[in-house]
Amino acid sequence: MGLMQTTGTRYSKPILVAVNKPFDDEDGLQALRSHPLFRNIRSRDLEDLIHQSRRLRLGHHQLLYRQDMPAHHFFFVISGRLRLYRLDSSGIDRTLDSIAPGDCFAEVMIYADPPRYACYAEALKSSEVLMIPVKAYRDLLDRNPEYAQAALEHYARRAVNRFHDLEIMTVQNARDRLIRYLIDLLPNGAEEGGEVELPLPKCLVASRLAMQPETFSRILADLKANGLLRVNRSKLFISDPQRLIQISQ
Amino acid sequence: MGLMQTTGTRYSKPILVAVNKPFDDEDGLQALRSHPLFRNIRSRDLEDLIHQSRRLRLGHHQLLYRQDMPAHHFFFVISGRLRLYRLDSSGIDRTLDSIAPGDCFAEVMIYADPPRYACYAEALKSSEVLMIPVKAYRDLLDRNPEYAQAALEHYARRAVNRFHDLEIMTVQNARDRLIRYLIDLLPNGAEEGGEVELPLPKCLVASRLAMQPETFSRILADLKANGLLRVNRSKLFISDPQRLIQISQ
DNA sequence: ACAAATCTTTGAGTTAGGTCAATTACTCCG
DNA sequence: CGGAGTAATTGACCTAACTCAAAGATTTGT
Repeated sequence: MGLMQTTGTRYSKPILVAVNKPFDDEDGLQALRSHPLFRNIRSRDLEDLIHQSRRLRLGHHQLLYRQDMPAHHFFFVISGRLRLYRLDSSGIDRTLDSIAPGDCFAEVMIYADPPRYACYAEALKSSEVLMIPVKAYRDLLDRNPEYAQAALEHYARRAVNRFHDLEIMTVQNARDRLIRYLIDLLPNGAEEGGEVELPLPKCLVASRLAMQPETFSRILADLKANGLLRVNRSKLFISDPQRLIQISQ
Repeated sequence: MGLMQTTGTRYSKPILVAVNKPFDDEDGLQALRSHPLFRNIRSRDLEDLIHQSRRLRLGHHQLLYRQDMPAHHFFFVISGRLRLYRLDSSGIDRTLDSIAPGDCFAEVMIYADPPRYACYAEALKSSEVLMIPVKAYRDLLDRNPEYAQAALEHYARRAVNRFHDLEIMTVQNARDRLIRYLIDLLPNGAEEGGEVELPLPKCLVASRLAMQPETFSRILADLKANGLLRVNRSKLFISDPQRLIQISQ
């Protein structure tokens, strides 16, 4: 089944056609069962939902859906990584989020009327997603209102996270935005140092943080030169987050 | 009952102490009944919820709650206007949202554990809010799972709106961010022109859009000089939104 | 393993927007 | 109505970040 087709070779220019197949084995199911949105659903109901879903393999840079397309499905990432982005009228591609295995996305549209995707979604590398029919999930909730609470919690958390993302973007200078972004990536926040893996290629982190790739690169070089950071490909080591916070003022 | 107390005279420096009184008349109730979060709730249940709530009068610049405070209530705006903001470690105040009469806010925390406010909330002018106990609302949902769907819709919409706000902030230049912000304020978006009232004083719109008040003022002056905008206090008249969009590229 | 493509870094020059300062215009009070 | 306190505007200056360009590194596909 072809879901989407376009030409091109770079970010924002998706390539291929999706091919799905039944999701009838257990791969990736464990992660799904432990997701906040599903962990309270009885096995029988969950299996039923899964059987109405399809597993989709996505190639590198492959588009999953387009902004404004009717949203008949939402997704759970089994493996790989995706990004959400929007295209403005001048064709500039602005990255808004990245999605890791174990995450759900596009689920915010479930009750919208008409349900439409709010952005583009594409695979950053070859990935596998579970494609859950919105209707099947809605029916499940209608038949079992007690499941709605988990969904409510999930949506509320999502809204708070978006609010937090928005806050970072009101920081006026590029270096401080980047520092805040990095600290949020640390497993324990500013509490303690650690290694951080950028969830996106550097040029897309730059886009996410409303700066040019050159600016991103220079800021990172500067932090490195000042001993605040060690960089290894897309892995950054932050030994003292507090020092980072101090200089960001 | 004192809810909060601080000293100072400007934005981010709240002043007074809240005094509440029972919400036992019908003022503002119509708007509440038609809010998406409440309109499906049976009269009896809604009245019960309202009787467990308190009406709160807030003075100009009065603080309603603080970031990180335990969130025992969420709020519905009866009259006036509020803003949500965060304070960073260096004391800089960053405005994230404004709330108009008929809106609900802080409701995103309902199922958080522990529930805490994600930001500060203060009145921009003298205002009246309904202060709804989180526990009462949760109990209502627990007893009547069929009410959860409206809540789900509301939260989903909220998450999508925050996502959209985030998108605007990834626009890299100040003028285009402002243009996008103004077009979103238009009743019919870019479809047709109209008058727009800024929901915040100009210096706070600037803060919301990650720019200095001086920059905001200069951009507005420039748009005005180019005949793209007419300015009257906090009211802006945009005759041709399409032209605005064209120049923002 | 190689070639092609894309991503990243660095340099040099330019500009948008921040900073500081001073004036003017509002708004809220008494 | 008048005065105090903010908010908004404008000018001059400066710096952070953008643009353009080119070299280097990494990744992907054959």
